[in-house]
Amino acid sequence: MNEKNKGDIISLRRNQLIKAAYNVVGQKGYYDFTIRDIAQEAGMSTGLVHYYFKNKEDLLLNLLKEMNKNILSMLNGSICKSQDPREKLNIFMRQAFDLVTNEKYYSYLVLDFWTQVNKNDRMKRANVKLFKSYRDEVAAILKEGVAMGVFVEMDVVYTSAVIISMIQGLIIQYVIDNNAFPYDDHTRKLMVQVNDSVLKK
Amino acid sequence: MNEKNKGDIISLRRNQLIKAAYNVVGQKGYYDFTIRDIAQEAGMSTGLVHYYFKNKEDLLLNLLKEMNKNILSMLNGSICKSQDPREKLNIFMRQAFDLVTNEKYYSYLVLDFWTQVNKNDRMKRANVKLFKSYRDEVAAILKEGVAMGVFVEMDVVYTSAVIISMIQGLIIQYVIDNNAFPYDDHTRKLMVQVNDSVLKK
Amino acid sequence: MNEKNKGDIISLRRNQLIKAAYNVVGQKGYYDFTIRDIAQEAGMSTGLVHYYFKNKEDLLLNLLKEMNKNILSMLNGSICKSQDPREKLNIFMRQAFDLVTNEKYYSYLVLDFWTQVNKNDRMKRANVKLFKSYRDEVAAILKEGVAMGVFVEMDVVYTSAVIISMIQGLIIQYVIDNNAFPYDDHTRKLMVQVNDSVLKK
Amino acid sequence: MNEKNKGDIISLRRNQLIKAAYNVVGQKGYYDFTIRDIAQEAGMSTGLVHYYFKNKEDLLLNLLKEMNKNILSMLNGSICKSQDPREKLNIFMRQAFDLVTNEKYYSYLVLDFWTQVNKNDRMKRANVKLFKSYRDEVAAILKEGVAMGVFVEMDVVYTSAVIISMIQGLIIQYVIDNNAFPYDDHTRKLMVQVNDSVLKK
DNA sequence: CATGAATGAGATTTCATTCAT
DNA sequence: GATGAATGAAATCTCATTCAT
Repeated sequence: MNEKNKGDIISLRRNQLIKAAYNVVGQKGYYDFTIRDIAQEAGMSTGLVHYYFKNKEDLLLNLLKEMNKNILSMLNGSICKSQDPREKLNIFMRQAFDLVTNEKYYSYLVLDFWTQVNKNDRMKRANVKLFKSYRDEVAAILKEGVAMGVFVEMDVVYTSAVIISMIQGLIIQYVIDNNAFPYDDHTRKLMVQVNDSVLKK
Repeated sequence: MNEKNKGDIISLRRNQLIKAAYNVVGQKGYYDFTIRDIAQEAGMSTGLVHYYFKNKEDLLLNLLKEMNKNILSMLNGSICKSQDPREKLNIFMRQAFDLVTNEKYYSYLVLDFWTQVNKNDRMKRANVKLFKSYRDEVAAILKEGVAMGVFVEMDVVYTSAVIISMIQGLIIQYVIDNNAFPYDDHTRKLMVQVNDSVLKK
Repeated sequence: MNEKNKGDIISLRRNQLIKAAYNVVGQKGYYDFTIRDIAQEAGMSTGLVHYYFKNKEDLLLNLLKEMNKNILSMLNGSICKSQDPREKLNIFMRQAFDLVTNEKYYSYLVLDFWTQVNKNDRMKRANVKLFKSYRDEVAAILKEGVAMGVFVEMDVVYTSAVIISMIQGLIIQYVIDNNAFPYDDHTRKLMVQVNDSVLKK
Repeated sequence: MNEKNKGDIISLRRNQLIKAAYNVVGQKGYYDFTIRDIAQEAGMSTGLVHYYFKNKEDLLLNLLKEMNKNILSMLNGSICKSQDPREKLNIFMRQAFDLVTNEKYYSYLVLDFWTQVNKNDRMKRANVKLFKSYRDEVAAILKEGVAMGVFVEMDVVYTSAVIISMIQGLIIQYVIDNNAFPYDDHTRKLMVQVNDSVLKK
């Protein structure tokens, strides 16, 4: 086995374990899962989990970072396809709303990780960073739109925080209670409302 | 000791334990606390906790219910003081934003309880009920304002969901990261924005 | 159960566990025993061991302290029976030599604890303290004898260190190899030699 | 690669591993080290350790044997340089005392190995053999001195055992507690005392 | 010869829950 | 009602040893 393959097995196993952790933690919850669960899900021995991750916390932190990496690259990938900030903003919102319905465990995991911010400093930093990325992403779109003259003048910092709030807040209500309101209808209305408030008439 | 006194001591002990649970869980987190922590905080023996609550989950569920009861009575109490729906709406928002800064553990506990909705059916119902109460409270205010002709015509169901979203979303961002943005400034701006969007000109 | 009995059960259990640890560690060695071994020897559950001692190290440290307490009170008790420093010195040596043959595990445990001095600070301090007690005990006897004019003038600090060396050194050779030399004969000769060297002719 | 080279690499690797074991065990202690520690110290893979040594115990036994071999050859080497038993005795004592201060880990390892005599028969034999070598070495010197008329008549078996005791006993007290007494001063005094007791006036 | 991924047994430790007093 | 000693299941983590490559 050559050097390249050696590095591959490590990445492979770590990714397998992170993937397994995603499924297991998503199903069982942040504290109700065991290392053994992960190992079984990944088809490995329990010892191997500790061979690739220092401990439970280390695995969880890597799971969070992986999730953040994926979500950001997903958002970026979609948004880059367009040149129009108006379109970008809508793509951003649509992606966020769709993620909840498409990725079963994602929202539950995000909630689980939020609860760690006052328990674990590294978890806190990862969460802080992700939220900042969201706001920065939206702020960049808004700035671009203002510069291009398609968005009205506005307090970009505040507006991006509020747009994230509306998206996140609506998602949480839906995650807590799928029957709280017609999700598709409300998300569409929200997008219209946001467009109305930033678009220059 | 007569029947009445018996009931009193039961209520007293349960309330003491719920209060202790609030402090302990708020500090240590949903899964990092022990029954012994609760007992010590309440100045009782561990055995007594199980005398007054069937098990750990039962105590936690009662804590959630108690918190919900308190938050609703607090909101109701403040809002009832006013007859004007415009004022009521502002009181509601102000109360929500102030709660976060005044009650240290409250937000963390709320986050913890959210993570239980897909693990525990009774927890889910309590959370669902609370969010519904929020929306209903706002919806009632909006309806009243529309009926009185001080608010513009609107989709009340949607609008109340969005107002709750904006409040909740802003709070979460602040809880995750105290330095994300100027909290007082943004909450004030948000209240102005909400007023602008519902008030008849 | 009254207050006194409550305190008694704690002391009782801790003593039972220390006694069990003495037997188990003496037989199996410092690192080859398990908490489960101790629990079984004491006829308790493994959980109870951790109820009475914080962890394995804590139990071991208490065992060492208990052993030190016992050995010192034994030496003191015997020596106090005599007024004559010449007799005291012989009692001290006889006690030390007899301990090895009478208390099966004692010497092995002492060796085990010695190996901890560069691993564990609290263990080191307990060992240091014990050796100091030995030397101080002998030094006090020597000083008394010199003052009374029955012992020759001498460097008391050095002489007590060397007397402890001879006793300890002989014991070790015997513990390592029971057949190294005739133990009873050599210990008697050593006592004669020590007497010769300190007694005024 | 021919047979001779094969044997060379085997000896080389085994020696590298024994050397590594000496350092690692000296630092971490008899039971707190891992095979991986040894491998890393030796710059090899863990698997290779088991290729050259049957198991952990086998490696440790070989370490003890190697240490014994070295110590004996060191003592012999130095002593052979002299023809005078009076000088030989002093060289022996000086070597023993210096070893402790020069070879940091040596004494700790010796203590560790002592604790194995009642756990492991092969370890016991190696320890027994080493102590016997010490006594025999001293006994041979004493006999020679007596035969040459420079030492007084004596019970050689007893005297050699006691000389070893005094050396070993002083060393242990110093190893347990570096500040117990002035080591250099006491070792010098001890050598004077031993000379006084064996030299013919 | 050499590697290091993989195993799996076993150790420590925690803690909800029970129950005799 | 109240206590807290006792249980025992279960979790995390370690590591000697094996073995495919």
